[in-house]
This record gives sequence, C-alpha cells and structure tokens, in this order.
Amino acid sequence: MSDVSMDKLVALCKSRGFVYPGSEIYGGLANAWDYGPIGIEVKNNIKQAWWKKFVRQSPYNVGLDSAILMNPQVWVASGHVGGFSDPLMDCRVCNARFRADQLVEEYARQNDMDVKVDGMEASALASFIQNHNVPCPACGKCSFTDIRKFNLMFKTFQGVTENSSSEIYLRPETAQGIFVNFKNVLRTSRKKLPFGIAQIGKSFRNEITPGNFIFRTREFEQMELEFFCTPDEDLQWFVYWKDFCVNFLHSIGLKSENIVLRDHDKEELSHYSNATTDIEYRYPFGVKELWGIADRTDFDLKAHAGESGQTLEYMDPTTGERIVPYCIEPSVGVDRLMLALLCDAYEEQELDNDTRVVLHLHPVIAPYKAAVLPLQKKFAETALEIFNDLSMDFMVDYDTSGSIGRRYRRHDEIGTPFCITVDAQTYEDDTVTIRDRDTMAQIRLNKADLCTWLSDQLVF
RNA sequence: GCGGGUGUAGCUCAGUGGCAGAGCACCGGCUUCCCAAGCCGGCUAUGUGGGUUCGAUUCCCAUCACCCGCUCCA
Repeated sequence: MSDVSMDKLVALCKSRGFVYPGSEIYGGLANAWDYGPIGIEVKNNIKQAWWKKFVRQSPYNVGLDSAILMNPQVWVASGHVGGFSDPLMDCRVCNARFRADQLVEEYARQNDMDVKVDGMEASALASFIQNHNVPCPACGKCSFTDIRKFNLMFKTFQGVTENSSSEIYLRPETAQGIFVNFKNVLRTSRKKLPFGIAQIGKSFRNEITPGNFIFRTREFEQMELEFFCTPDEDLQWFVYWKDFCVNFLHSIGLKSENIVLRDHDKEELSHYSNATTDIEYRYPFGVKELWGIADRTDFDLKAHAGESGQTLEYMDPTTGERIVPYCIEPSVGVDRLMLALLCDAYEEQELDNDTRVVLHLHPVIAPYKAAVLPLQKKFAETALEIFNDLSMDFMVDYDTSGSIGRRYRRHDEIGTPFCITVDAQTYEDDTVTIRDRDTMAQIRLNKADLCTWLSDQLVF
C-alpha cells in the first residue's frame, strides 16, 4: 500500500502544476481536472511509452486515431444504447436506490399480477408504483423520487438544429472506433492474423459516482488495443497480453508489490467476454482496477456485421477459409495510470529536522529529465549553454533562483531524476556534477558526454 | 442524485456587524555557494449570487465546489 494520502498528493499536484481543478475561476466543475505544465509532460510520457511498446516496437500492432463522434448505429450494435439506460429511483426515506422496472416486476410476481414490464415507459412505471403503493424493499415505505433515466453516454447534436434525428453521442469507449475500421486497417496495413490495432483517445461517460481525484472522471483518456486472432488461439494470446501489460507497468517503474491480478469469475464477466483479468493497483483509497484485459470473443465484429450488413471477416491466405476473428482487449486509463505512478513514486523523507518530498518517477515518466543549475549566478552563461544543448533532445529545466539545496528540493518534489550543476571546476576540466534524485549521490561527467549519458538513462 | 461536514492569500491557519493578519511559498535585490541559511523589499484572499442592515468576511437564504458514506470497472 502506498503511504501517500490523497490530500497530500492532490495538494502537491495543484501547487506544482501537475493537475488543477477544472474551471476553477468559475467555482469549478465537478470532477473535471486540468493538466498543468508538468502534468501534461507526465501524461504525454505515459502515452508515448505505451505507444512505443504497443505499436512502434510491436511486430503485430498498428495505430489508429478514430473520431470521437460516430454514427449512432455504432452504439446500438455495441449494446451501449440499450444496455445503459436503467430507470433509477431513490427511496426518500432510507435513500436506497432501485431500478423502477425491477420494483414493478418483483411486486407483480409477488401478487400474481400479469404485468408486461418490458417496454413500459418511465411514466408508466412511476404511476404503477404510486397506484399500487409498491413498498421500498429496504424500509417498507413508499416514497420514491421521480424516475431518472440514467444513460452513461453523453448526448449532443450534430448540425444546426436540435432534434432527435441529429442526436449523437460522445463515445463511451475508444474500442468501437477500432472495430468499425477493422476492414480498412486490414486492407491498408496488409496485416495477417494475429494482429492488433492500438488507439489512444478521450472517452466520455456520465458516471453516477465519479471521484477520487483523476481516478474516475466523466471525461477520460484510454489506451486500448484490440488484438485479433483465430478463435482457437484466443486464450494463449489472452495470457500473452496479460503478461505484456504487467511487464510494461514494471518497465515504467510501478512497484510489483502494489499490483494485483484478479480474474473475473463467471458471474462477473461482461456480456461480451469469456475471460477477463483486471490488473489492479493499491491506491490510497483501495485496490482498484487499473488495466482490464478482456477476451471479447467475436462479439463486436459479429455485432457490427449484423447491424451494418457488412461482412467483417478475415480470409486465411493459405486455406482460403473465412473466419470472424476473436479479439483480446487490454484497455487502460491514462489518467488512472498516471495517478498510480504518482502514488507509487511519492515519498516523504525525514532528514535532519527537515522533510523532503521525493517523487521517485522513472526517468521516462518524469516531466523533466534533468535540471541544469549554475552553482553561482556567475556560472549562469555556461549553464544556459548546456541547457540549450540538452533541450534539443530532452525536456530539461534551467533554474538560477535560490540556493542550490532549495533548487534540489524543488526538483525532488516534481520527480526530476538528475540535477546537473555547473561549478568552478567546470571551467578547469569541462566536467559538471550530476546529482541523483533517489540517492542524493553525485558524480562528475564531461559536459560533452551529457547528451549520450542522459539518453542511456532513458532506456526502458 | 440522497444524507453529513467544510469554504478567508498559492498552501497552513488567525480574526471581527465598522482599516483583514501571521507563517510558509512565490517574485526582485544584497549576501552565501553542493542539499529548504540570512537580510531588505514586493505580489496575492473572505467560493458565487441574493437578502437583513447605515454598514456583512461575520447573521439568513440559495447556489457552486470539495471531503466522507450508497449504485462501479478504464
């Protein structure tokens, strides 16, 4: 368990420019967060690391960036339109929440009434409950709030008029953009099975209960891979990608002891999946899902084939056999991965009657790879030259203000792994001091070798 | 969305029906120079909107946001 409290982490994020509350000058907007100057560096580093491992270095996968706005039929096929609009109502007495259709159904069953609940409008459900004094299963009273239809998809309108025919949704997941492009990618990339399509992008869900800082927000960013294989190989690829994801987390510095693997049992599995494993992380507020790896079978391609009338098949080039591939989906949230990395990296160290906060971020993830600091102001010019040189290839900082110790602390707090200091000796032998964030140890290096040296630190 | 709590400077907190304060942080200057030194100067606040009042940061109402509990899953 990470020893950081969320209060401290949120405060650090805000004061150092990782994450700000959204729309703050207008009093904020619930659960909206903005990424500040160094927060966006971390976020971009996470995305680039993922893209490097899942696309650039992968012999199997290619990338995609599909649109957030899609034809509404997509969400009919995926089950999002039908499956996520439960009529919810709360008991005013005990505050328990129920689905109105289930209340009516249960009441009808107990009283041997013949009521066709399927297809009943919300208003019909409400008046049934009122007319029959259907009691709250929890407290027995009958005093419910109005029915609220809860659909997790955000609606908006395309075009200038706001009528139902122009109604569209913000995507609740990026996956469907991949499935609808299956044929396009297959044809243009000339991939053979097995192969995968990877995508990073924003998704939107009208969650009932968002919260825990950037862990669950209504607007969030996903990194998803849809990996297609033959139906007889799905379980072996499922295991392959599960291991791959865990290795990826280790490679960017997440501690093994804070990672938990949890297989879903049969009852928990989604309608589309025949195997799912969650990679969970020990957040300060509990062990929560970080990365879901699901075997989605051929559910999605078949659903879109049925809804669109197109054939979404793969023809085996050697046998000529046509199949609908199975699909393995590792799906991770950028925001909650960043939160996990920050929690994992956070440490408060007690020094001599003093505390320092250190973010032990992996150099690949850290917002600044190094800070260039002149020990005294008279060394500033040389330090600036080194900064200009390094900034050609790396995100580095240059800071002259305050004592050297103060500047070290500032960079410890935002996870800068290395501080490069120009001192008097630099003018004698061209060397600089490199101070390590984690150990506070110092080495000397010729300034001409800095670029190569820093590159070596960023291998992962 | 419901119940409970909280809103004063970037942060941590004072305070008052009548001029809003401290420490830290930040910025500038001097000084020092390898782990939050010192001195001088400076910036910055009553969440928002109403009401009561001669006057509200304080009292009242609403609203918004945050924190804690209930339905989730990237």
